[in-house]
Amino acid sequence: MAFWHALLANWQSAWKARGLEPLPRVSLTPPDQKGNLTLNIFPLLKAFQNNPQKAAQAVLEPIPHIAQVEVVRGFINLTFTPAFWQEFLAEALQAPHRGYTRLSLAEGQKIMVEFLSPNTNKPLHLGHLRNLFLGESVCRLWERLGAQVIRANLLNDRGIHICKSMVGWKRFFAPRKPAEVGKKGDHFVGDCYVAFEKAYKAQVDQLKSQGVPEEEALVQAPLFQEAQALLRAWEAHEPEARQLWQEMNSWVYEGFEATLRRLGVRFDRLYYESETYTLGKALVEKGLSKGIFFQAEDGSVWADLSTVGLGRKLLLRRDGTSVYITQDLGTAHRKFSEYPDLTRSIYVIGDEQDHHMRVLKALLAQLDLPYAEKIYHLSYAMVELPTGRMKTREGTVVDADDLLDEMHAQAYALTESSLPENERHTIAEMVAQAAIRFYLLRSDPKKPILFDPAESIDLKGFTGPFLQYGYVRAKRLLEKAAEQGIEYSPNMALPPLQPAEEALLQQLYGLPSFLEGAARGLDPSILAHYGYELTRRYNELYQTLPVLMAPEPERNLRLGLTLVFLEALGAVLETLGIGVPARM
RNA sequence: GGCCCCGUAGCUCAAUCGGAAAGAGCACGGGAUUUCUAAUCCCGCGGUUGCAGGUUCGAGUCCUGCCGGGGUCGCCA
Repeated sequence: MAFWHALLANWQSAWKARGLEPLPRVSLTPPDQKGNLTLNIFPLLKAFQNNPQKAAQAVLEPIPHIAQVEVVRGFINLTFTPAFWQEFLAEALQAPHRGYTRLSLAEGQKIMVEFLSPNTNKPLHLGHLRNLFLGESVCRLWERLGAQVIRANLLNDRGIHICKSMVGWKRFFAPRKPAEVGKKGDHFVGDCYVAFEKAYKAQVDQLKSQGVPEEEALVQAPLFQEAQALLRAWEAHEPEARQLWQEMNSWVYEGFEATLRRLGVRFDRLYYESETYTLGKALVEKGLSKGIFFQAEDGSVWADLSTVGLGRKLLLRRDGTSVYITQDLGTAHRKFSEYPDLTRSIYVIGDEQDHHMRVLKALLAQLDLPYAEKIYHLSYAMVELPTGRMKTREGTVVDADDLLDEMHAQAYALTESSLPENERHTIAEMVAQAAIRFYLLRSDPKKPILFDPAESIDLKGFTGPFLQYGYVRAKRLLEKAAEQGIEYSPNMALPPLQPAEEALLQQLYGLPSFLEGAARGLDPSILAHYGYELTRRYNELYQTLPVLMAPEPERNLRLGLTLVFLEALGAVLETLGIGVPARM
């Protein structure tokens, strides 16, 4: 008996030894067909004069534990023997971490995943949550494959947008502090930013009404002038500017930390743009002296990426200061200096930066840096509202904390009122987070998500709480079994399988291949779909067949199925970052 | 205008290097609870996969053109 990867490895070496090529592809048999696993041998048919039976015979000859075979055109549907399934259940329970819920495919790999990377001038919103959940889940996926993962976060803590918040505070909120107004620090600073933008827009409108063209108005507005002056003061290390900057950022960090603590996310390495924004200059100058980059007449430095279809890219302004990409070059370099043995460096960043990240990679390649090919942009699409994109200025942003609170309230209303108050809140919080996480992870990352605040997030159907509920019920059933002194015995032979039992066994068996697929594709939605289907199959069994009151050996089989189901679903939920209450 | 992503049921999404008769959830209609938690289960309804060609044993998937939505493109981050 072997789990997915070991089983396939055995088969493949047997096929290779017999010269069968190309190798059949193996997948779970679709529900409407009879069988457990399907071998796709279409590509092999030519070698057997288009005779599927002959080809199937050759392919199956070295494979043990087959109870039944159906050959349909280029498909071989095979059904395992009860003895195979008995052994599978026993081993999945005995050592799940050895190839079932944990794999060793990525052992020895060291992967850095940079995600979240927020601006520090406003609180986290729904888009950040998509980034956060995606990043965290990808980390957990690769940890399950055996890799060592470093979670990194680059805080965009300086720049004109930060200065806008600072001016906003000075003009409209000083000397008040978050604690005095009873607000989370990140929300308070966000208010400062919004107040700035509102007043700034009013100034621009006024200038425009006086006949000033918009482009000039945007620059001439006194508030903008003030923000720019503040940025210059900050860059000149003037104490007053630095002190306010530091204090306001500390408010934001407190707020962020509270949200991240609530969501159970921790980073291993924090990068601050205030420390990295001058990095990269040395790299650019080196490239310049080697003739890789060139200097324009006005003194600005450029890269020519037209050979790879990316045009020209500015690297240093004419005053010699860095632009964003310069900082990125420096940070990439720093990452590999700090962790020279990184096998891969993943950036979880929205798809509006596809071009930017392509440029970054191309520049590193031009500089002939060996890690150029190790960086990868995990690009994800935006979360959109029915009205279009979220816009801070228009007040259409769905705030992360608010959303969590709203979902908590919704979930709370569904909890059993006889439970103690604090437990009701614990349950509500877990259900709320499951709902949001699953909702944001169940879609392909590169596809936009449409979020309708009015309808909010479901708690039924294809949702996080559905999986949680399945888990909780199964767990409670086991507790009942324990109370009654019923134990699973791995040595008891299996009875003939009911359809619901066989369907569940089959899905359970597929777990390792889905873990691998989701990790390699950097796509947790694959696992979300797997987990939903798994739970659906367990629910069907639970609903239609008795477990504890069934006679032996049926009871033993269903107990074993329940145990392995919990093992598998537990792994799925953990990987998606979803916790489970004791009851719900 | 150039480049990139997306277009599948009324809505939100699946479909594993191209593989079986394109599947789920929501919504809608019907049914199931003396039985391990009904946040559940079962049945029904619902499709010219944006359009037109091409490649092949086979195309939602690959290629070409077009239509529609979004993003992005030398001194913002």
